[in-house]
Amino acid sequence: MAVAVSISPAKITTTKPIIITQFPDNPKPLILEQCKTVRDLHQIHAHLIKTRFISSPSVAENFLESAAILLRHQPMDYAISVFEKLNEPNSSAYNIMIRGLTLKNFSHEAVLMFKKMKETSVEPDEFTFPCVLKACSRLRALEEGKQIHGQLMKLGYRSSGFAENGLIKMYANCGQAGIARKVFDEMSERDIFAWNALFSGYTKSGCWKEAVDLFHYMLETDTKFDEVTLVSVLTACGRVGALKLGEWIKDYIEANGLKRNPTLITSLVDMYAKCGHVDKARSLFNQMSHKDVVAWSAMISGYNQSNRCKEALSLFHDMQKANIEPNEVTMVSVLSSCAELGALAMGKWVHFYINKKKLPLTVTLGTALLHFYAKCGSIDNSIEVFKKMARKNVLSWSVLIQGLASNGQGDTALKYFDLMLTKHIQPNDITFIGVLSACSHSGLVKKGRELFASMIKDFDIEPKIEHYGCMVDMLGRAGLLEEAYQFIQNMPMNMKPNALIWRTLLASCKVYKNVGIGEESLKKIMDLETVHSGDYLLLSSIYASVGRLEDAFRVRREMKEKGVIKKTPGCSSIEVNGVIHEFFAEDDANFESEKIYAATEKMMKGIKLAGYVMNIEDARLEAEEYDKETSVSHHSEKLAIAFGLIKTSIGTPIRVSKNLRVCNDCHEATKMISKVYNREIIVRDRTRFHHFKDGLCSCNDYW
DNA sequence: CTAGGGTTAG
Repeated sequence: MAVAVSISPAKITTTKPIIITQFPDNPKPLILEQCKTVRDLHQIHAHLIKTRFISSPSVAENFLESAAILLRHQPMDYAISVFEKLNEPNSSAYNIMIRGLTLKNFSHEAVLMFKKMKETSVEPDEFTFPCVLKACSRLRALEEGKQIHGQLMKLGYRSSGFAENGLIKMYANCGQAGIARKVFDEMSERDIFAWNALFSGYTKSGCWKEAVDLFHYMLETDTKFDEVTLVSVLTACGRVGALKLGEWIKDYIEANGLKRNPTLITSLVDMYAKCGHVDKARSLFNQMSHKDVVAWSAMISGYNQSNRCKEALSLFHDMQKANIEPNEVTMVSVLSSCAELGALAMGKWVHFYINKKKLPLTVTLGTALLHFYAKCGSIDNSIEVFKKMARKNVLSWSVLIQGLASNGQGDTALKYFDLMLTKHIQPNDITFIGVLSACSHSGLVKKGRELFASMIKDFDIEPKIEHYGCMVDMLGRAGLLEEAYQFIQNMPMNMKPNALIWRTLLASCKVYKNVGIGEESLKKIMDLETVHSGDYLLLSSIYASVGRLEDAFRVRREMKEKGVIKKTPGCSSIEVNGVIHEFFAEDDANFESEKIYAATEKMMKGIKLAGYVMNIEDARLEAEEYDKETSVSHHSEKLAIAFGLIKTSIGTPIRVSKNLRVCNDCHEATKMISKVYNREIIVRDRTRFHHFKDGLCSCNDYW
């Protein structure tokens, strides 16, 4: 059929008039070529109506396809109106609509279209299923997906494999890796897409080990894989620490010339970083010629997860110099590093940037932000962020509760816990770490015991070793050492107390000068693992505090003779003008060390004049030993505070973060410094915050 | 006429 067509140029406002001289049987290529706008489509439509070609099903269908799919960036309104005018649309027409709706992200409407198809008794064909399954996959509509699976089985379109691949993807996206695997296993032939769909399911459901195993199986059976497979497998390798397989893949990539695929190299960077080889990751990252936001984010996250937070922030600065815009994922790692370092100014800038760039405040980003504020002692800002978050999950609540607990607001923490329950958010084991430490830091022993019991009884949460640790900490801090000891003895058979539990008790013994339980705790630590120098030092201080200096020295001698592992060196950091400065006890690596020691001496003299007396026991031990490690006046937080005093203007609060628990002497000294120098001093130690002001501390000397 | 990938909080 050939028809001459001419369209009056007067009606056309687009730059190029459409001249159709011959109307072909299949107008699709023509429409594809000429139709750039809805307006063009209108003209064709008018023509088809005028010539009554629209009544031919094949022409109508082709036209519908043009409206639904070819004009990719137009909304579906027009296609819908065309579709609705069809009398008795067949499955192909429905397929076009479902495909178009899915393509343009109207997944919900696509599923509704499929339902309508069923209601009007139009039988779906083999082309229907992949499209509607894709829509279900996007929506994570597991129920609908299962129904479609049922129909598919009944109709038996199983030959092509397209539908099964769709099913695997759908189940994968709905977090049902197990069902996805079943579909996969039942397929008679599996192409690379089926394999990759299953891998992606494992990735989305966090089934890392399964992914690694599946890839081993692929290798054993000599099954072909591609670069997409390798990306998934490398991600899994990182999560389970499968370095050997990861390196095998790296060699494969090099041997097969795949190094130019940036996504693949990014996965490699991620794999090395997560397996603890950050420097290897960095050298691969450096070799990448095109680094996108994901590559940068992966590397920053690598530093962050390896506890190399200063390098994470420094790389973030490089990223900005390279003019790569960070996204919300980048910011999660950056905030996490800021939190770890106590980099308040830097994190505040990130918060500002998030607002300015209108980055979506996802649950993850919101939680990272409130965690950051809580870790910097700005708990009011945490609460503010929490309230602004449109969506929160159990972790957001738990982080807030933990934050309130460590900032000494145990009562508020428990209030949020109650609020959480009224909102029917199911608490988990992490929530209870927060709740129990709230009780611990605020001395709410009775409440803590109740909650621990309730955790098992009412919430059916199996306490982990960490929860037992919280209880020991709580009882120990409250001076109930005997009860804490009994509590450990009565731990269930399958929950053997670890060294950390006994260290917690040992630390409490130092506070309450309990020699007997202290000695017992050290023995238990020795039975379990290599003793750290810190353990010996604690027992030595306990002896000294009750006047048993001979024993105190004996323990120290033993420590030296045995050549024990050194404890984690004390490290304190302070942010001045956006730069993080780190101090170690007796640190002379710092380029300004002389000035800092002078400032520290001056500061210590200043508080001595005001009546501060150095902790006698510790000072005596020190005087007789000249033990550098324990030199009380050069504890890292004193150096950091002295640095803060000389580097910031009068009246500015000083914020210091340290990696260990603050010692008695530093605590007393800092109280005095806050009074004498009229400064607010906020010290974050390993477990909580101390807000010092006017000679007092927010922890009420209870920590 | 149908189908595929990476980075994320305690």
